[in-house]
Amino acid sequence: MEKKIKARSIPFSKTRSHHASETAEDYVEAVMDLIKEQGECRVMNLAKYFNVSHVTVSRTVKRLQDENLLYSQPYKPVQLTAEGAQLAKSAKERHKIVLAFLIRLGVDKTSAEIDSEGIEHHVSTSTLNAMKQFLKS
Amino acid sequence: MEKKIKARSIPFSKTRSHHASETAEDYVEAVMDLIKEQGECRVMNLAKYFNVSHVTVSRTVKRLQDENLLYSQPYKPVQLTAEGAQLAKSAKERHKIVLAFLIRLGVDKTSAEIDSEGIEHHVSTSTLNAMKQFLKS
DNA sequence: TATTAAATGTAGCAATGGCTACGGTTATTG
DNA sequence: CAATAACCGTAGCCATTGCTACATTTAATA
Repeated sequence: MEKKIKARSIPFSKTRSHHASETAEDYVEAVMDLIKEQGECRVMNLAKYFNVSHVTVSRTVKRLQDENLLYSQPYKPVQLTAEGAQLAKSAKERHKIVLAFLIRLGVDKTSAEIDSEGIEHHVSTSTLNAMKQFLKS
Repeated sequence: MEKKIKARSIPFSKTRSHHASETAEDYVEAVMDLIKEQGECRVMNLAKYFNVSHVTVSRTVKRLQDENLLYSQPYKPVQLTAEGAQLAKSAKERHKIVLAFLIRLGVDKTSAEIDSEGIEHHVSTSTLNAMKQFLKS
């Protein structure tokens, strides 16, 4: 009579570490954007961008520096490492596709911008390809 | 010369609390599923479902009980409150739409199931409506 | 240049979500 | 019914991401 329980290990695998990866992608993407828009990226820029305190940013930047994604010295701008730039590039690419896809689907620009920020971290290659295909049609 | 930084307060608003809400939705949805499939929902069922230890489940159930979404007594099954059942119902509805949408888009079933779990928490009413519209066409 | 303002860092607290280890309850079964 | 297994709770650890308060460094300006 015992029924098996399907483990959702893949979709839910280790929520905490997954969230940390999302943060990493958000940060490198933001750093790339801010450098492009402002010439450099300061801790305060990121704090305003994410609407959090500079303390939160400072600590996260330190973590991402340990992970070889960002580089910074005390009181200096935040920079991308080669690895960070690579991650930012692919995250940005995925983000752009999701955003374009939502708009093409008929979602208003504001909602599309908000939703794409959240959705981009949960889009597999398979789904991304389907979105690309839809955009081509 | 100073350029304004667009605050991404809406998409990124308070990541931590947003994650807590996602967890709440995942849990009530899982409890509803497991009750339907097994007759009752035990802590161990949720642990297997989410692939985490029973300790993590136990603590989260306690939190959601404080938030009036779940109800349970020591060593007893986990139940949904009226509020929890309502949240589960709407989460499940959204989930079903996102899943159907992805499949309709051409995503393989496995990827669609995985991605829909993550995407469902980031879909606004506007995007959900666009998905519904697409499914009707 | 001296003062003030802005930016950044550090200390330390809370909430959330992982874990192991251990102990108590409940159910199963020999 | 006694022993074992399964389930569940508690204690206590860590990591991540929020915060305020305070110290320090850098930049702007009087």
